[in-house]
Amino acid sequence: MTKAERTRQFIIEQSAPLFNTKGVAGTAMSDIMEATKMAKGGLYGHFESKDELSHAVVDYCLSSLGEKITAAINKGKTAKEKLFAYLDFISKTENPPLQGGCPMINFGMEADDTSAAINQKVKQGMEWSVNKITGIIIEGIGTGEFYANWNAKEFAIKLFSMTEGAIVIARVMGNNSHMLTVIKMLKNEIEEQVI
Amino acid sequence: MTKAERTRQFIIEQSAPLFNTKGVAGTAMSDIMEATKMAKGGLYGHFESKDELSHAVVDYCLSSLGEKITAAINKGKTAKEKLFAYLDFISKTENPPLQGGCPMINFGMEADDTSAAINQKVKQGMEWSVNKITGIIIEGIGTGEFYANWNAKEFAIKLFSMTEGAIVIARVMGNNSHMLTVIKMLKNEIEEQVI
DNA sequence: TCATTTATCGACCGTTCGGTCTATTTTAAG
DNA sequence: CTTAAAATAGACCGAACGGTCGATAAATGA
Repeated sequence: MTKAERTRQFIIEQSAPLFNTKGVAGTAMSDIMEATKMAKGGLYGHFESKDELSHAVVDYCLSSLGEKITAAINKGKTAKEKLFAYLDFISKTENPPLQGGCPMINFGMEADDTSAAINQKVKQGMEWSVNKITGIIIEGIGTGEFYANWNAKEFAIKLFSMTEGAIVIARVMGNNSHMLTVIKMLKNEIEEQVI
Repeated sequence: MTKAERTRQFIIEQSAPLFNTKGVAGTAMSDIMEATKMAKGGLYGHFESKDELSHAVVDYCLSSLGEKITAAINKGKTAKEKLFAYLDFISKTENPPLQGGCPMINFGMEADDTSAAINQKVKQGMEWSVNKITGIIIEGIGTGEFYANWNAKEFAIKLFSMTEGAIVIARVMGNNSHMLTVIKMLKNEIEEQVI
């Protein structure tokens, strides 16, 4: 890893919480100068525009999120444990793994009519998530852990939309009491499908 | 209604789709000048700042949304019909009643760390929505339409978080296929509680 | 060590932002 | 019709924005 590559990565990592909290448009290059202690010319030596930097940050946030979700899921042994692990990971609205909260929601809501490139990245992230959950359920059905007639795709959509909605609500309300209720209900529904 | 009041209302109504689509920070006073065909001085004669205008717009969007939801719900006669009417209203992601989509999500996501005043308004809007749904269910239980042991508050939270999540997903994905799946599942769950 | 490439700095640029203010026009009451 | 009040226009302001570029400093390979 050359010095340039290391510096580029450093800038991305320092910028990520800013973009994820204040949004792409809401984050000024001066904010990034402050966070990185670098001058403007130094930054533009690694990214030819704020747009390019924001795309790199979104990529970093989404892949980082994906890795953390995968790591959390893999701690579960059974399919049920994996689904529970996913839910427990999502419910951590305080001390989130990435400052600013779920990057799919943050970037997704801002980008849907400002940046087709970012919108596309988030879209893929959402599809990945739903497929990940669907895969766990199908796996559980395959091993005989869940009832075979459970509609995996539909429940995955239910789980994903409920948790994403709960994240939005928790952000607005300033507390995660509704999030905890949602998690509890989803865990109950999963439990009902365990043979 | 004086001319000043009419003009003020006109500005709010012309600004609402802009703020709701592009966000508060993303909408420039020049955009509003263009939409209203008014000069800057004319606008600032009715609002002392962009902030004040944005607050008025949020109030307008939220109360307008509340009225439309109430109107939709009131077309249903039974509690089940009312819940279905709410879901059908929400599922209209194309040709939404307000350009830009659900204002609670739009303003809520932007305001949570930029404007405490707007955040508070959206918070009240969300509480109103959950209470409205809860009320319909309790009403249905009272009339013997639903099973008495149905947990009204919990299902209201489930319904609200699922639909809000589905709205976010639909926006990012660019289609409402997941939204339709969510609506179908919720209607099934409601149907199961009908005696 | 030295030369050459690479990385960084920070002054500077044009544009756009929210907001102000005075002159002018429009409204509405007597 | 007259006139005082209300509403509007648009030039103007300072600040902040994203971005550029030549001078300077640091790293790197021979």
